[in-house]
Amino acid sequence: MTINDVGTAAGVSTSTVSRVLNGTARVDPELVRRVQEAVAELGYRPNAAAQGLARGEAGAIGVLVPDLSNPYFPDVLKSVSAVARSHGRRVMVMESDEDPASEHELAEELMRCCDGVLLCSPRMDRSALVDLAGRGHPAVLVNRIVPGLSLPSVSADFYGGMTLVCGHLAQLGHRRVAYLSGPEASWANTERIRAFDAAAAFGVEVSVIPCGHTARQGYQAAGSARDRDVTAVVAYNDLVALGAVAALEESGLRIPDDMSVIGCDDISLDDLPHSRRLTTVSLARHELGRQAAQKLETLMAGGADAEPQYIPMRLRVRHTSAPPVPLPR
Amino acid sequence: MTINDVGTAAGVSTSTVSRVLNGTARVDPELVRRVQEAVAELGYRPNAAAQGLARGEAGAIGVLVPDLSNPYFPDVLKSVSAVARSHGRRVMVMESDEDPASEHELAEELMRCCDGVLLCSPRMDRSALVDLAGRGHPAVLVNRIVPGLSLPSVSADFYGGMTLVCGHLAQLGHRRVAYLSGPEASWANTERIRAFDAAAAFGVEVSVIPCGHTARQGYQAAGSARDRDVTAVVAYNDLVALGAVAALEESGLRIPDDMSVIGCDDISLDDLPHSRRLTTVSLARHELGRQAAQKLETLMAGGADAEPQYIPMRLRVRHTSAPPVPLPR
DNA sequence: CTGTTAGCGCTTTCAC
DNA sequence: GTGAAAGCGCTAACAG
Repeated sequence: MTINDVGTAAGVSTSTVSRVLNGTARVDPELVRRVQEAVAELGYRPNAAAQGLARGEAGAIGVLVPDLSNPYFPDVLKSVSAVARSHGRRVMVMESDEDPASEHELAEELMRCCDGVLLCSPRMDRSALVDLAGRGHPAVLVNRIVPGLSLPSVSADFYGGMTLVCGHLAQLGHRRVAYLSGPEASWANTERIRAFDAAAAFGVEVSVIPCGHTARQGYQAAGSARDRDVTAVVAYNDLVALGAVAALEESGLRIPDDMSVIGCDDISLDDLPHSRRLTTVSLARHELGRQAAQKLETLMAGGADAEPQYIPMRLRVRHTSAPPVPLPR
Repeated sequence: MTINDVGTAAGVSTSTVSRVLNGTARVDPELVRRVQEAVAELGYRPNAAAQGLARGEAGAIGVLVPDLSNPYFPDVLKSVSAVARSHGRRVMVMESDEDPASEHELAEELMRCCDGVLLCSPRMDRSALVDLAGRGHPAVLVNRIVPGLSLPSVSADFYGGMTLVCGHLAQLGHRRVAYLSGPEASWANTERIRAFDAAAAFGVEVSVIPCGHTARQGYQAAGSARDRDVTAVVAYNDLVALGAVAALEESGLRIPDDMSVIGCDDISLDDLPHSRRLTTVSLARHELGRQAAQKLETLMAGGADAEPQYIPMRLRVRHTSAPPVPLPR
């Protein structure tokens, strides 16, 4: 079932078929009709590989994410898809499972079969990224800024977001805070930590506790946060925060009266009961996805790669932050 | 940068390059070395479209899901990916946003560019499915069984699972139960409802309340469940159940003392605090994914499509179900 | 406006 | 064991 069969059936040349199928040029209405009829009759569908080869482009973009089960990504993916589809491109999603090595490999694979690639929160090290950038294949970094890299990037302003969190805690009167730290390879995590230096200037002391990115890890790490004699816990993300809230409540603390807990990312779980509607910092994830996809399209169209672009984060004060209990003396 | 350039650089023919790259035939070790060197030197990567065209297969399978933000799918996708990769295939994920029309369209698109397709919880109607099946393109249905359809299928045994739930409630002494119903087009939902007929035989009366598939919808629908004067609420899935728990608790009920709430799917949120570790029915999602992918591989290899295959569900009694409060008289 | 023709980059007979 | 050559199905000049 090829374009040729359609041509034969309609009594026209393959080029004519191609023309009516792609709207590449004017075609006699009568022939158009015959072609469409033949297409319908035969149930013809163009072969994607052949089109890709002939056109010199795959008609797809690739998106690589570290972890699909993070509620963060579906939102991003939706707007990425919307942009891509509006440009007639498919979206190919791959997941690296937070593994830098397979991440590099999958990125290469995506580059082989996609016109452009979106690398979300890549965990690979700088040199691996430099390697990929050297391929000269359109790609944009999402949620990671690497100085001196030739890849365009769009990222949430994690530093700014965490600064808002610290300011909020400082104003509430907190002085000792624990940070449940995310994956080591996470740039977003590093950025958050970077903000704590600024916080120190405001008299807020943050101790960093290794944790992870899942609710379970937050649940497990909450204990050592509590041991640090802090009045507030800031989590790498909302999932971790939720896990921490659960653990802390189980250990008899009331949130936020006895302990404030602040998340990050604002994954939409505001169907949760009052007591666990997290104070967090939010980001227009669809905006992040939209801009990233847009930037990628620009890049594929040969546009210049602009400055790293930051999407601002907003503080969402909800129900898990409050002034600290007076310290026992 | 083509295979030709590599050949020239290595002083061999393109066929030789192809052979060493694919291990298709014995090649003189010396030539192998030269080719590999040239490949490395030039940073050559085969063009996926050209390979696909020449080989007559895309080297990828497609997976269509209704909603990526449902924590159900990432688990399935992981094992699907594992199987696919072990067969040297990429995985292309698409999301239909629960829309039957775009679902049909996306499925067609996936068929154009993938060797096989996994249709997860498809919402499209029977005739649309028949249409797709008629394409003769390898595809398997996941979580949907359609009698008389030529498509193989692998599905959770929702009927059996819900029967377990009803039995559990009956044994606890519940007599009036509300079911927060999922998407109308969902076969899984229909199967669950079908189980209620059996439940009636055990004296459990279930009233079905339109709801949806998200936590928010569960939160919103919980009120009308409460109004039905029931002692237990069964939810379409765990997300809905969680939303319902939140709403019910906010309205002053204690779970499970005043009201039992049972979910479905067992999405791993057991990092939640005690009070909301849901009683639910679970399924080895990785098994579902594995078997579906396996079946698809078999199908692509020309294997016969076997019987619809059911994956059993298990009741997980946790902390949101208990005997009913004595009915006021 | 339409048909003829030459590739796109790779695999794979087929001879050597 | 290796190279030459013929496509895979489609698009895009190029003539007419």
